[in-house]
Amino acid sequence: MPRSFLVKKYFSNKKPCYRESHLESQRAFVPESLPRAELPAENNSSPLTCYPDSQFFSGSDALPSPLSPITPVSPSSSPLDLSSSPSSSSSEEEEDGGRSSDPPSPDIIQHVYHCLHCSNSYGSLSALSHHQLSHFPQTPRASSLPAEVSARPAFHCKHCPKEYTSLGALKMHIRSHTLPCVCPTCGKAFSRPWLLRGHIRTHTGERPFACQLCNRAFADRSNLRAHLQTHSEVKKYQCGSCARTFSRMSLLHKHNASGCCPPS
DNA sequence: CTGGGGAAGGGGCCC
DNA sequence: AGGGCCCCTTCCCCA
Repeated sequence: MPRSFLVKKYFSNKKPCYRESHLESQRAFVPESLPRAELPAENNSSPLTCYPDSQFFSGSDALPSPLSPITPVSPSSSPLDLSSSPSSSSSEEEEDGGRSSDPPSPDIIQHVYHCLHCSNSYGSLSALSHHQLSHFPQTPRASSLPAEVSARPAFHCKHCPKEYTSLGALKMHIRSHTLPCVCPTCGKAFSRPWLLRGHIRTHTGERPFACQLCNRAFADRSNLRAHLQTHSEVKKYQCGSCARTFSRMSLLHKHNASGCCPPS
């Protein structure tokens, strides 16, 4: 992901799959009294159920509200598979810090200094510096250490191995773990209000983004943008070898993967 | 198999 | 600093 230069990725973070087929267990919790396809008009005016504070996660034993029937599940069945996170097994930690405007608790925001030569981490720069001398026994003076050894502060996510160079970026990321925005219709939870807003359109059928060329409408602006490419003779994404153009990068990737552009 | 649509995640920017 | 929006990207499903 080219734009995610702020995050240091240590592992292949395949996106969590929220497709319907993966939500069967969650769907089982949806009350029959809650229609999924429609929302009452009065609810449409303010359909968001985003809980930036601890309203529904106020305590370590707090359970999701009746409107948020998604209960914390085992890592293997969670939409956000946190099985790679050592802390994901403790359910009480799922409800703590990370709500949007809450100041992050110290146990969530860890200011950690990493050694670039081993996996050790330290809570202070001085401790790290002291440790790093062990990698260079012949050059104990800090000023003689290689330039890359200079430590940069890292904001660590408690729930996964990601680390960020800014606290704001980390806070934003943590929301993807805490999922404070809950759909009042189906209970599905999202990291940000506008994601929930887009999801609610799947219930209401609202499609505010219309194509001026074919009157087709979309619930998502990006999807409209991708659709507009289909009207274009020359599409945005071009194969470097055969000059074919594609409306989506994913189609170009598929095209390349199918062997049009074999590596020379 | 390919193209297109639907849904969603996430970082950056602006206010 | 935080929220909202923009934009890009990805994955899945279906025709």
